[in-house]
Amino acid sequence: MPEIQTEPLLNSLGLPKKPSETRVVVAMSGGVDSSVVAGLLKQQGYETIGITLQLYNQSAGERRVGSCCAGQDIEDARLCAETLGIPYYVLDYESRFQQAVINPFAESYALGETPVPCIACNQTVKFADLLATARQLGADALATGHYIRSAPLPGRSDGRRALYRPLDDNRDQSYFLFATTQEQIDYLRFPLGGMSKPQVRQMAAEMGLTVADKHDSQDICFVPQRNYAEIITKLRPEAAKPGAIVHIDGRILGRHNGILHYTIGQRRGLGVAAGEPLYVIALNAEKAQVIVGPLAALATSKVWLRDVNWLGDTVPQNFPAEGIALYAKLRSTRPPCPAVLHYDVALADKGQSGSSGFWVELAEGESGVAPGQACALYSAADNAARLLGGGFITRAKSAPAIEAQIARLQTAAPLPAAE
RNA sequence: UGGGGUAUAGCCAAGUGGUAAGGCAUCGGUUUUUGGUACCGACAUUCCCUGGUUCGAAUCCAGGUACCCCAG
Repeated sequence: MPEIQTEPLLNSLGLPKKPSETRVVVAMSGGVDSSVVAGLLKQQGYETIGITLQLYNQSAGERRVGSCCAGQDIEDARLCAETLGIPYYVLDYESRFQQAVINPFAESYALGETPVPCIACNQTVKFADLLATARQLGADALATGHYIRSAPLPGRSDGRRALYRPLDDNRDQSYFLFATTQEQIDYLRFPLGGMSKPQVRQMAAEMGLTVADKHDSQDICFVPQRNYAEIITKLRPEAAKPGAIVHIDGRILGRHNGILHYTIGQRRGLGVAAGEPLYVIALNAEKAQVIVGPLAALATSKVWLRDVNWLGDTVPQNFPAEGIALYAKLRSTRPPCPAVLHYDVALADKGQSGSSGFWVELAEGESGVAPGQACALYSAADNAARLLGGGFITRAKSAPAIEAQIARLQTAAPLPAAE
């Protein structure tokens, strides 16, 4: 357990200033968490500025459960700022959000991958654009309502910080923050990392915030009614091209209305009965094929990564030959599992896009891992774990027999019944 | 149209006189800022049709219909 201590000369944010002389920008989404962050900092005497980025256009009058950063949420945030007595601004980031998050989201589905837009949003809009804006405003830090802990790196007094899983590991959001760079980490603060959700809600109530009982955000914030198919179809019509549902053994079992409706590991919605449950094993964007098979075909214990953000102390070039033992999280709601991270400089950037030279061996294996999803890396399995970065999954290795079957389908001539 | 076989939910299927298993699919719900998984719940007043036997029929009997296989 790393010591998360505050040195006497530093304020609660780890900065060598009195709170009253420290300016902090709070990214306010309109939800409970970020509103409480603003309230906490204000209470502690910081010069607190609330900012909401308007990320997309919510049709008038629409009040969706689980949304953020648009429409009613902005009104909620504004009201909270007013209650707290802090300056508050709304910045229009719609076109930027469209370009940095929504378009790549659709692109990813068109390629047969399954994106994590929340990571893209953190990476670009929140921690790049908003962070720059905070700096321009002369802020000493940018605070958000993420459940993750930030603390000075042990033995360092140069302001370098590290991220750790939160105290409440049921709320752990570190998976969505693996791509946060060292420079961003040093500037960011996450005051909720040591708190539980019930605590936060209670504080919101004590602060008199109207959002104290507001529903947690969930699903993809910019997609109404989980209907992401509509958005993707508009941007990438080819992802909605009908095609065949093919069993890994080669049988054609049915038709589908576009690969955008499927992700690897998915069971429901296939509409084909085969005696045993069938899962999506692979997607072939080129042939618009959804390849299905039994649960066993989903097993994997090795994933390749791209766009790796490595936050560990050993530079990848100096990794030992046997790799680095650590812990990996392949989904946001699972605890980190033992794994070994490998790096081979010879495999990095050989002109093959996406080849970063990193791969992860999973000691316990995983099931249903889709390209485009994230692999976050940690120093330990418990909630004291330091976040060591991570990457986006380009491919998960299946059992050799399954790989061979899939390869056969990819190269096979179009089957007559496919059309 | 000679012989044989089969008809039970969208698909597969158990049930051979005692009041319609199960699986898959589908639908609904739960589920921690992604997708998915998982879990919970619902799902044939009725067994191809008609008539008969019986206290009681998906089960027995008769006739009809449909499909499948074998055959010169």
